[in-house]
Amino acid sequence: MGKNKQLTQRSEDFSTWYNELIFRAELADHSPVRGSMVIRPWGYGIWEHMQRALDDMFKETGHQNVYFPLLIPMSFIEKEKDHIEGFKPELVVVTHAGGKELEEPLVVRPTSETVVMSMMAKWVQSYRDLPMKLNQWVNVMRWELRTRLFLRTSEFLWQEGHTLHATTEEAEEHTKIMLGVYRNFMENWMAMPPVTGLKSESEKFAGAVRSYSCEAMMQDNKALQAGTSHFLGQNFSRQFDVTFQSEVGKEEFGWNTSWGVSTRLLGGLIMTHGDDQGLVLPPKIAPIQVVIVPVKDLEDGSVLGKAESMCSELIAQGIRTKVDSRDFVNPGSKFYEWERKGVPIRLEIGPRDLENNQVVLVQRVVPEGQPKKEVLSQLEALGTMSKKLDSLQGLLLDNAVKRREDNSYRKVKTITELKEIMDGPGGYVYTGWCGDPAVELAIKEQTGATLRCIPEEEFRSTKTPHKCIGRDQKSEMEVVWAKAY
RNA sequence: CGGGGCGUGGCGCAGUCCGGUAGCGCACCUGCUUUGGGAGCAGGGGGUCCCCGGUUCGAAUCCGGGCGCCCCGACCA
Repeated sequence: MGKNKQLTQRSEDFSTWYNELIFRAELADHSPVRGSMVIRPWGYGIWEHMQRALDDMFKETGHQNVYFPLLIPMSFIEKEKDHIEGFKPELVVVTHAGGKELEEPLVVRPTSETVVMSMMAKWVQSYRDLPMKLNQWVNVMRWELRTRLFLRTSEFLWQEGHTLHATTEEAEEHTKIMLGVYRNFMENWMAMPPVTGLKSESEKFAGAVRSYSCEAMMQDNKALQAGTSHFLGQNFSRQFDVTFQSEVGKEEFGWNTSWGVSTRLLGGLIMTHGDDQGLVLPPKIAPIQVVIVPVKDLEDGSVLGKAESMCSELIAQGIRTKVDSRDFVNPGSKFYEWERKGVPIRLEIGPRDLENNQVVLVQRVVPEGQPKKEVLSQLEALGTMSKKLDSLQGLLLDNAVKRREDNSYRKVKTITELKEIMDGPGGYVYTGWCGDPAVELAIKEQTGATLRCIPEEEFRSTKTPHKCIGRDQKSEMEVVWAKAY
């Protein structure tokens, strides 16, 4: 026994590891429909915690939730030229309903800018109605050629924020505020620190003036675009006639933003923290933060009784705790199962512990060189649990930041060097760029790397590169290259 | 959509070359003994062999055509 119970190791085959982990941790499964997935309770539970945290942040930044319909008239999607060009290949279109062919085909939303704008046009008359800040938690469909669980499925869950502002400055600022919200969430809840920045023209959202993104580095050193925030300018408001009367009585077009994160974040979570044992969950988004495993109960049921009373005390402290009281599963099996599912802390309690008023505490991840198991008094376990969860949360973030920086390269000057890194370990490569899209294309063709973003100031190198990596030209900006999901 | 691999109880596979009435491990069910890192013994249940067609006395196996999944690319959150 044993061998086939283990996951494929990350070093052996990262993709296989990723897929196996999803099945073994019971996060998701393939649905009968090609490219779409069923999110199982454990996976959805994590998503719910992520949703809650994000939704709170959206409310704090003045947004209200709404619901727009799944179906959008084809003519709406076609209104904005770049928008339809970008989305056309991925559209799922409804042509029949009620046994008849529809007069106008309906698109299953790939994103909702168009229908939101069409309604905003009705709702907004005056500058006093602005800003209008809306968000919705919905499913969308994009018929992708190659799908991967969580990373790219034909249907996925996300939130899409849509705002309308009176001035370009305000809209642009809001785009950045939401990028910051995403970054904050990724760092402080998911412990997945992204590099943030501006997308190049060729990589921006179809229909946007400017797109900003969060680029998180996975354990295989590839980048995952984990969230985007777009400044749409008046591209959509002009097409949908979203106008308002300004303070001085002039009719003006509104300025829009839109931004979204999806269940792709779960893929990012797996590839940021997962190890060869399985998933690793940051405490803040773990459906269960502490699992208590009773080991060999006594005749009088006192071991289970103690486990349950400790559980109640932890729950009273606001810690999500569960006793695994299944009597038909061996303790060893339970240990492996909860590790596979990524539960941050496990408490083991048996007759021996009962006698000594102690408990065995096992952390899913510990700082290097520290033992995973420690024995401490029940009182101490209860008293320090909250602190331990916090420090584990911090440890995961520290580890991820370190990994990201350890795999970032800042003194690369030629495409040859870039290619060597891409063919070797991979990672983020910071270089100068003249701004010519032809350089982007050449680098993509030669190295497989794409321009992830023009990083925000704090990510830039202390020594600004002064030459473009691709041409004998002055560098106009520092950019980040990486292979991406 | 191109290249490669694969579809056989829930999962992982053998059997396919060379046609003869489907098997192994894990999981599952029952009972007893166990329980501090994936338990042991005994008994038991479960499969239109991806689908459709063809060849044949007979097809998981041979032939034709579909469909699906995975991996690597190009496209994308």
